[in-house]
Amino acid sequence: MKVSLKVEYACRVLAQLARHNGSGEWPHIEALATQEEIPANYLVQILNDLRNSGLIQSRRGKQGGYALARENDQVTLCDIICAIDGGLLEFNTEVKGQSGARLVELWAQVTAELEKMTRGITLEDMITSSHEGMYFI
Amino acid sequence: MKVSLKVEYACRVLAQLARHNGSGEWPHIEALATQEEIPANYLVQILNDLRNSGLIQSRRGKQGGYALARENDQVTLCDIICAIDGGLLEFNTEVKGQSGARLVELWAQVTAELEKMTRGITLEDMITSSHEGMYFI
DNA sequence: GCGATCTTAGGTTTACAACCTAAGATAAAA
DNA sequence: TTTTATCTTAGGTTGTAAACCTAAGATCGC
Repeated sequence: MKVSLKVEYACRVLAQLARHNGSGEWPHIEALATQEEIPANYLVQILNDLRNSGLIQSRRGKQGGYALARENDQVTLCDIICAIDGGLLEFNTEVKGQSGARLVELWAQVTAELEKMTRGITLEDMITSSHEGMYFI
Repeated sequence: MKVSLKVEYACRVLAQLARHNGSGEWPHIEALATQEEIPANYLVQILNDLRNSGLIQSRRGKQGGYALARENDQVTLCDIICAIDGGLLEFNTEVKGQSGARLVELWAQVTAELEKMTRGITLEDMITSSHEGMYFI
């Protein structure tokens, strides 16, 4: 049960775009790859997935680049994982063995609870220091 | 973010052992493999992991077999995943890029919430029909 | 038209999931 | 004590997918 590096990269690059959100700047791949230390050739694929899922917009040609398609707090961890993996949780759906049927139900239940949880984490949380909201520095 | 077939098999075979729990029977591999439709050669490895993690006991020789080491409601989904995968959630822990540090914190938070959730699901839930606890059949 | 960007379609490499094989260790039963 | 049924352990295999790279094309501002 692991979070792929691809999802990690997607979160990082989206956090970076969230920082530029509203500024009118459209960072290009090389800049994003450098700032978040992501292999540029791999980042291409990731940004493509994110665009196809409607999380980001892109502009070609000179002055081209990428920008978020929504407000920072409207992009959730659930959205990101689904954009990259095609779904939140992958599990066996074949009903096999005496316990197979019950397990498929339980996986669905786990997925539902996981969705609730990951919908509570947004890009805003990813660009906010963990000390924010506390009473000391 | 997927649940491996190995974890699915582990849950099924443990559910099977939970059904025999307290009966004094020690089902052997072939029986377990047949009842839960798991490749016997693969099941060997899984049962080994479960024994090394203290979730089950084994007996060699004639009349040998496997049995749960705890009560049904004392074996949680969290226990099972940890026994098989070595941990609940695997994620990148390298702090890289401008957003790396914050993400590592968030993954830890997700893990904690996931642990809380999976500790609420036990073998008892895996051998109980989904209609139990309802007021109709 | 030129050059900077995104777009798309491939290829590579390494690791791991999901198995199988086979020789040993143990313990009950004959 | 020999046999036989089980678990134990250490390896091997095979296919797929993650994590990259390469390179030719499509846009668009200048």
